[in-house]
Amino acid sequence: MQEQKYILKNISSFEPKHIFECGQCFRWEKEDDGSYTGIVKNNVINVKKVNNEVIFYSIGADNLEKLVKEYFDLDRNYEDIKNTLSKVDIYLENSINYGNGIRILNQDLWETIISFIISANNNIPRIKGIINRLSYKYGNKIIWNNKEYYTFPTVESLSKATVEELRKTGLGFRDIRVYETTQKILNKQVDLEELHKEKDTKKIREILLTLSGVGPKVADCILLFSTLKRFDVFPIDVWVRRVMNDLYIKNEDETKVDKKEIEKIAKEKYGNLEGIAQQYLFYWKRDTA
DNA sequence: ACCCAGGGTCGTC
DNA sequence: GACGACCCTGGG
Repeated sequence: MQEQKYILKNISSFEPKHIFECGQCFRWEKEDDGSYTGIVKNNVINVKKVNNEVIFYSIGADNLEKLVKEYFDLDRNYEDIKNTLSKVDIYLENSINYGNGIRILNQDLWETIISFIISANNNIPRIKGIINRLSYKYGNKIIWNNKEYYTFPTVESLSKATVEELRKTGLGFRDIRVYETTQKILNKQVDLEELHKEKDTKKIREILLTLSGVGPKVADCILLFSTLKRFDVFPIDVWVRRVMNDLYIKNEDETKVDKKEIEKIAKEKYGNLEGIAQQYLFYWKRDTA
């Protein structure tokens, strides 16, 4: 494996901090020099923004330029999206200014499913730890600059882990969910290839909901953050509930706000861009909390 | 030491 | 449709 380098010039809407710390991914770590290093498929990538250039280095199987283009959603015009959404109201405009460099990644569907099953009633540092331990135990090692990295386990590899072994990685009560979902995908009771061919978002959502550990919130995250890439979903977690209540609903007790009410407001205000609107709001609210 | 919350889901009523 | 239980861990 040979190191590759790729430079992206004059790119707008690309801020590593915003992209990697907006809660959509769990496998990127900040380096001392301000760059970020992460594992994407069978590659390790380092990303650094210097002035108007984004510099990528990688080691791994895939062509770096092609990988970057796909993974970072470079074919989409985020300036257009931001212009449209900024006109909705001052709240969204402010949150977009705050997270102006966000891009929604095209992450591997299988990895996204497992990662967000793990995310249930969990916090981001612990989610990252669990995924790292799963990768260490069931993924492949890549050595780069004298450091060890581990790829996310394949379906086949993870399917060999028992529930007890999964529990040891710190999954807690999610062990059985990860186990069952892995088996179901291995047997192709849920066929991920077929899922990509389906056009109707609601239909894909229904299929995802048959997986153990996948409820409405996790299904929406999978639809939004994976290669399925749907923006007509609105994942509602504690932070989104909080920000939507603070901005629009103003209920004394945010935990009592009806999800249906939030969904209605989101659809009315943000339309078919509600998914990405959610991400600007989430990042702003969580980062300034 | 203790308590709380965290990108929710599941089983039960 | 509402309600509590659920592993675990970092931070107050």
